[in-house]
Amino acid sequence: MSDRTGARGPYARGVARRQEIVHAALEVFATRGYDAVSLREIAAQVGLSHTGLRHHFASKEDLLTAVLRYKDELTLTPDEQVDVSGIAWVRASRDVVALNARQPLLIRLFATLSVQATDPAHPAHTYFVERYRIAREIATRHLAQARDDGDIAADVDAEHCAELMLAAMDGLQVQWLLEPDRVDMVAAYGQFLDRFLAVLAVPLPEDGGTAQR
Amino acid sequence: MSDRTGARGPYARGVARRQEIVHAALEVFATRGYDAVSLREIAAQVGLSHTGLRHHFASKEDLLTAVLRYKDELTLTPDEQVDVSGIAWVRASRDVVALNARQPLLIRLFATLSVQATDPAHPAHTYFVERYRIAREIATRHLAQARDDGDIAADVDAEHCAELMLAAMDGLQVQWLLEPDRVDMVAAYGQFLDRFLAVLAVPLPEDGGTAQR
DNA sequence: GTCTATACGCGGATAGAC
DNA sequence: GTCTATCCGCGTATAGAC
Repeated sequence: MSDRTGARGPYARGVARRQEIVHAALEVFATRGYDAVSLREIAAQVGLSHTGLRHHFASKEDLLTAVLRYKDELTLTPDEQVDVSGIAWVRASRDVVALNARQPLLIRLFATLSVQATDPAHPAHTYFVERYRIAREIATRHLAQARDDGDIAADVDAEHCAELMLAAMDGLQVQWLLEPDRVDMVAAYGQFLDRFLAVLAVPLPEDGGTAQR
Repeated sequence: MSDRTGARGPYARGVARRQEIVHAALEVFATRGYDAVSLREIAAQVGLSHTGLRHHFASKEDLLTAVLRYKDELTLTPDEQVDVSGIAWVRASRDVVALNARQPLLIRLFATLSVQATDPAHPAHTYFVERYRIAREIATRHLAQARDDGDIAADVDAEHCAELMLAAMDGLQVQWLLEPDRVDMVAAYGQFLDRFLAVLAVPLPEDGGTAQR
């Protein structure tokens, strides 16, 4: 088999082109937004025709998916292999929210596509299904560890709590993006962690959660 | 001033046309999705030219906004002026989630637009800002009442909790839409209510939520 | 106010050059 | 495999009929 990824392989030009396109697209998508940029413009910027670009990326969504994947690598590779785990990891998620609060355009890009990719026919569907699945697994693992460490209640459903953590992040993002000055995403998520984890620290009442007086 | 809304007013035809268009659009948007339907098709269905339709609705998003507004009226008018309030209202929100779980296409429609409308230049921006503002106010009011009734802790930030309730709903919707068979939206939200309200029932620990052992 | 014809750039699909 | 020319329906903008 020939070397598809090597710099001097037979398909080296194509690989380089793809990289070039993804770079240009990331730059312009993050700066001006997905809808505001046309494929023809990106193509011209890298010295290609509209159809030439679409040889490498079958659709605009396909290109966007590649851009997001690339962005994922950029953000996850450097560190993120942090040494925190269990309850410490859960608490550290607050920092992720705080970081997101500084990149509204990119966050909107992810949020927009994640909802649209909900359609099974969407080009990025598989990507986002996998992305959330992995995120849930990681969160579930740390929550389970926190439970085993005795940091939260023993009867906690780690999977449901993992879903809720991601849901709180995503949902707060929408409200924050709509009214950045009015909705304090970081504070609300912090309250979620504090209160939610506090209740996690004690077993549920026998009646299943009815408020006490 | 002339009667703009009456059935026999001078602009009655336009009002009737708008209604007709909204009806047709709601039907076809909810059935086949927003992107899959063209304005030309809707126009033809109500006996109008493409441009004729755009006289009544300046853009496709504009029409969608009208459709969603109409859908809001349909769902909110019948009852929903339920007699529950305070903690009972909060618990009843679980039924709303359960209801949503039966209308995936419409939920995706709302979810998609709510994220896109995050852009201040989006035609539906004002609509969604107002929609979430009202939803937060209602939730905040009931949470505050629950607090005053002694059903939840006295130091609860009702506004932040209101944001979290809406966020949990929205965020869970995305994960559920991505993998309906794998993510149990209703169960996860139920757990959110149970655990979150349980912790709300007791004051926060002095250290601000650090897990107890 | 109600409505139409025409033109623009867009994302996408097809056929084919090299 | 890499890339282009051409055509399609789309949402949108403008000029104008009635």
